[in-house]
Amino acid sequence: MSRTPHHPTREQIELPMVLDCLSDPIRLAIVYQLAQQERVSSELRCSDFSALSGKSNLAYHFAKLRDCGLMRTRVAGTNRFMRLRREDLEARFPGLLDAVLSSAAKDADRLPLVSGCELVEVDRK
Amino acid sequence: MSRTPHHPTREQIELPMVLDCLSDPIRLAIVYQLAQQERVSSELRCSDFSALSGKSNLAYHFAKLRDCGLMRTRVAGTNRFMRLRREDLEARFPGLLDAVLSSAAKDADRLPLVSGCELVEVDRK
DNA sequence: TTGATAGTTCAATAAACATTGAACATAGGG
DNA sequence: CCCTATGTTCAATGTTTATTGAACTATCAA
Repeated sequence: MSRTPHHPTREQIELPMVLDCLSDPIRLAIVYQLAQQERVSSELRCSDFSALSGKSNLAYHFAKLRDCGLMRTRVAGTNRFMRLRREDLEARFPGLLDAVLSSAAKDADRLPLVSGCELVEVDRK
Repeated sequence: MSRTPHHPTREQIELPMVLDCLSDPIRLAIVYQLAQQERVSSELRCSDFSALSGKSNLAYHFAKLRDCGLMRTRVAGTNRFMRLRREDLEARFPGLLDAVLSSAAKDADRLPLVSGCELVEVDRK
């Protein structure tokens, strides 16, 4: 297992890949909840999303989110903390992420969201 | 052949379908060029994009663009004129289309665009 | 060192997708 | 009325995708 997973540079972020990544309801829900949580902690663990799907399927989606440049994964012990690459996305495609997020917010009832009380991240390392 | 192809209502437009539609480089290029052309004519024929792919493949992509609510097709004789559903998209997902379009503009060199002089739409019916 | 926890990787599978060419439908011009 | 131009539909093909479970790796804590 590589110590730090691969992330594209800012310039390597491609628009079609980003849109494709966001077009999957599970991944869109992950990105949306990550954004929702930003005012609290800005990072969530993989396991915080375990209500959405199985571990291996989530790992697959997380890899796609990393590969397209939407999220960054920080390894801390046996946990991996995910955060949105807001600055990079804003620099690359100004306004895009916010437009997608507010669109997702309008249709939040159509997203497979983890219920709020399941997201109780407090302790960080 | 049905006289008028199927189009979703404004409320039926779904975010994941729209993003998925825009994630294909050919479809993104079609939408982008349609937007570019808006100040001139707002409509383009299918055959205006023949440089992008074969007829049947374009018909496939046009159908997806219609099905997800991004474009409307108007039948006029043997031609079909396509136009962006700007108002519907703006009402449904405010700011999204413009954010995608300006992102596409930043990366226009990475899109499979039809060269400008091939888009010489003048006569309309 | 043993066991539990957190994630990744791999192989297998079914569904969806993009692309092609051939056949078809429709309208307009000689 | 034929011929052509414009698009659609269908079947076939190969590719990519999402999902699953099992096996694996790494870290932490007792």
